[in-house]
This record gives sequence, C-alpha cells and structure tokens, in this order.
Amino acid sequence: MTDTRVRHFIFHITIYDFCLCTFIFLLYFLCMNQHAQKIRVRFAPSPTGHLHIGGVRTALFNYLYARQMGGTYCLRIEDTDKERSTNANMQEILSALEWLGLSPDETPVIQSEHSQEHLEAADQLLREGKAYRCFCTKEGLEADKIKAESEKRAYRYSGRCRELSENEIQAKLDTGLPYTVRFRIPEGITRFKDMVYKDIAVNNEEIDDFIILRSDGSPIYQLSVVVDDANMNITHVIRGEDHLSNTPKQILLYLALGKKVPKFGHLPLILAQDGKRLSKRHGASSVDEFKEMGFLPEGLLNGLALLGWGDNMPKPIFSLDELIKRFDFARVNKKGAIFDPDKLAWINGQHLSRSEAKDMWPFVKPLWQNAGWIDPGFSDEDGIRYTDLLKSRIRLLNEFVLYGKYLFKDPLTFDMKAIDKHLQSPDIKKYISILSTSFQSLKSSSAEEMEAKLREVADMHEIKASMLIHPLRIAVTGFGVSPDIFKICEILGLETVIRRLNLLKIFLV
RNA sequence: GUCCCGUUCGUUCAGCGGUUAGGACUCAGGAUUUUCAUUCCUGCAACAGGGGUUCGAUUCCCCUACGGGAUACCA
Repeated sequence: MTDTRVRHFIFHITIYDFCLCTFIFLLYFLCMNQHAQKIRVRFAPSPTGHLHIGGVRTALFNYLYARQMGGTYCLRIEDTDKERSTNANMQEILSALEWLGLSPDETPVIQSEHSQEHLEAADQLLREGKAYRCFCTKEGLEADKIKAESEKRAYRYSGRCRELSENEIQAKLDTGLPYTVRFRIPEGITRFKDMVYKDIAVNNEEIDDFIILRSDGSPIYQLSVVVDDANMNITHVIRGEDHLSNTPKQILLYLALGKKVPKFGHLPLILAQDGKRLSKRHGASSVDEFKEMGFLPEGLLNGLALLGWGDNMPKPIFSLDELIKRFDFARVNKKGAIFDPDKLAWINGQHLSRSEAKDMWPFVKPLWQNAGWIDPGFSDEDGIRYTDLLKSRIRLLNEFVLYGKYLFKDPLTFDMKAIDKHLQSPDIKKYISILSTSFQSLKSSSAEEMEAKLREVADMHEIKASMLIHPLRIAVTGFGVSPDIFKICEILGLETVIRRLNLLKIFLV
C-alpha cells in the first residue's frame, strides 16, 4: 500500500467515525428531549372565598419549581361548586396573584367550562364497567351513615348498586329514577412516591366507591381534577397536604382512564396561631389584608417561603430570584407550620431597608395622598428624599403613614412613654425656651447649622446635648423614635421647628 | 370509629447513629449611635412519653399520647 492510499484510508475512517458520532449524538439528543418532558405545574384555587396565605404559599412553590426547572406555571379556577363559587372571588384571586407577581404563564383554565370533558370521562368509565350507576337516594345513604355511627362502626358504602344486572339497571332507568355515578375501586394496593412525603401506600379496600357524577349529572372534584390535570398535561401536582389522602383515589382514576399519572408533591399546611387549621373564620388572612398592613409582595412571599421550607442561612432574606435558585423539594418538611406575624413583619422590614427609596416611593405616594397630606403633583424628588429618610426604621409600608405624618402636620399628641423617659428634668421647659429662641437667630434651616447651634447652647449651659435632642425630637415628631432629627428639621424649616417647640412647651404646662 | 400523615427552644428552619443539639424571629442584657431606631455582641429557651435495635440513639423500628388530614351528591 502506498502512502497516499493509507492516507485515503485513514481519511475515510475519520469521516466515517465523525458521521457515526454525529448520528449517535443526534439520536441521543432526540431521545433525551422526548424523555425530559417539559415540566408543567398548576395552582388550582376554588373561588369560594378570598385567596389566603395558604393558597399563596401553594402558588409560590408551584411558581418556584416551574421557574427553576424551566417549566410552565398554570392556573386553573376550580369552580365546580356552583353554590359557593363567585365571579367576584375569581377576579380577586387573579388580581391578588398579579399583585404578588405570581400571574400564570398561560391563560387561566376555568374548570366549569370543561364539564363536557369530565362527562365524557365518566361515560368512558361507565362503558368500560369501571364505574356504575348508583340509584341509592341521598336520604338512604344518610340513614346508613347515622346507623353506622350509632353502632360505633365505620361507615362504608353498602355496595348495593355495585352488581346490578343490566335488566335491573334498565328497569330503574325506565322508571326515571335519578342516579349518581360511582367509581368502582379495583382490588389491590395503591402506591406512590410523594416528592415530600415519600412512599405512601394505601390498601384499596380502604377506599369507598366514591361518586364521580352527581344525580344532576354534574361532575365531582375528584373526577374534574384528574381529567383537567391530564388534559392540561400537568406533570407535577403540587398542592396542600389536605389532598394527600385524596391522591390514591385520583391515581386510580388516572389508571382507569388510561392517563399518565403525574408526580405529586404535597406541602405541609399553614396553621393558625393556635395550631388549628386556617379557615375563613379562623385566623385566615387574605392577601388583601397583608397588602393593607403594608407588606411588600416580595416580603410576604419571602416569609411564606420560609414556612415549610428553609435554607438554613444565617439571614433568611431572599428575593424572588434567590428563592427560585435556592428552592429545593428535598428541603420541604412534613410538619404543619404556624406563621408568626412578628417574623413576617421583620422579614418585610428587611426587604424594605434593602430596597431603594426610589423603588418604594410608588408605594408610599398613594398612602400619603390618601391621608390628604400631599397633592398628586407633589414632587417625586422630595417624596424619594422623605422616603429615604424614613425607611430605615420601618417594617411595614403603612408605618410610613404613622411615622410620616410629622413631615406634613404638627403633632397633636406626644408619645407619653418618651416624655416620661426623657422630659423629666425640672428645667426642661427652660431648655425648650432657650433652644427655640436660639434657633430664631439662625439664618438658614440647614441640618448642620441647627446641630451646631444646639451643641453650642448645650455647652453654654453645661448640659449634655441629649438633654436638648430629646425634647427637640418629641416636639418635632411627637415620637421618641425618629430618623436623624436634624435632617427632619431641615425639611420642615426653622419656622415650623420653632412653632412645634413652643407647642410642646404649652403641652407640658 | 377506620385509614393516611406528622411530633426538636414560645414560633420557624438545621441536624439524617457518636454534636457543649445549631441558626433566625420574639424577649432580656450590653456595645455603637452625642438620643431613639437600625447594626453588632451576649444571654434565656427544645429532642412528647415508653419500649426495643445498637458499643452508642434526637437520628432506625414498635407502642402510647397529642395534633392534622381523609372518610361528602365540598373543593
């Protein structure tokens, strides 16, 4: 073989290898893509009341997981309970989610608009003998329940209609007897691996043949969720722990309908202060209430994320983006969590002091406008300056109202605790007078000049500067706590400061 | 009643067979701030009880107690 031929031979091998490698890689890539199905999650509230923090936490974890996995976060309104669902509630849920920044990636699915699909699923089960018509009356069933209870026996559906013959069914149908449709629970054990609760196994004998269609023909939740989740291609069902015991029933439905069973992740419940379940009548606060209390969306979300999940960082303050990065199902715990309003407020305060004044001003402006202190035309520059001054001592936005008032109005009341603590010197009125007269000699209202003047007066009378600073603060703000008092004086101007000093003097008499 | 799940400071999150049981919030004390708040430091404070398994259990198993969920023609 000549050199050229050898070279040709090698060249061909290389080309061949290259093609083969490319082909294998492409094949692998295609397969991976097919298997690494894109993650789809959903938050599915029912519009039977306000959106409360338990719901928000569920929405949040769905959102975090979707974002982290590059998946899609969907919303479904479960309004099959026509008695209790209202449109107003639905709108409120939507706007609350928007405020929180948890709006869905796709148009929300309204469950009631899909009842046809639910009915078809029930029909399919009926045809395949996986469900059956039950002609038992509500009253009869109720009587069975009462009887079981009086005998201290667990109530189970009698199974009366389970094995009705074709003829019997037809006869009942002919007489126009109303019926419900029950799902026939197969024998066996239903197992699944929950993302939080790990291995769960339930003996199917424990599950009654539950109703999937009411006697008026409307579908029931258990059926609707399964059909909708399957139709929406939901891959991960992330919801409250109260659904853990429903899951085996739903898995059985998926199987009966020939649908792919999604993965499940159940979240521990958020409990009221006394450890009881949160409900509308019991400690459940709506998102609106938190908004009114002065929470930032990010602060509320941060606080809620820390319920049932923790990163064990010394400072548990996370932005939404940081939460997306850090969130991990392996760290979600199984214990129900009581939320602590104090800690929630502290977390919000941390977010507040982390934020720039210019970002907070849009939240503060309407508060001050509503209070009637500023016009819509109030300059943003001043607003941001004021916000910046106040923000270090504030945990909740509405404290901008409480502690911001003195920037616009003379205080009408004074903090008695502060007076007791700082204004007990017998000479206090004398000091206030001296301060107010000495301020009159100033040419400008600058913070530096006022501070220098105050010090000079203190030195002259051989007293500590704090003997004058405290009365000044109380006179100007009405509170024992405030940001840099000289900066506040600068904003207010000499005339106002002097007037307020005199007001305090009068008050002390 | 039955089934499922859970149980670490007051609250929350750590710990995944050997730790002085850790962090955060709250509370108390101190430092800084000429003052208050912020910030920083220090402190108080917990493995529900009983059996196993193991050289050794907060950690694994069982029982009891307590709590929660499900058991609906609610979702």
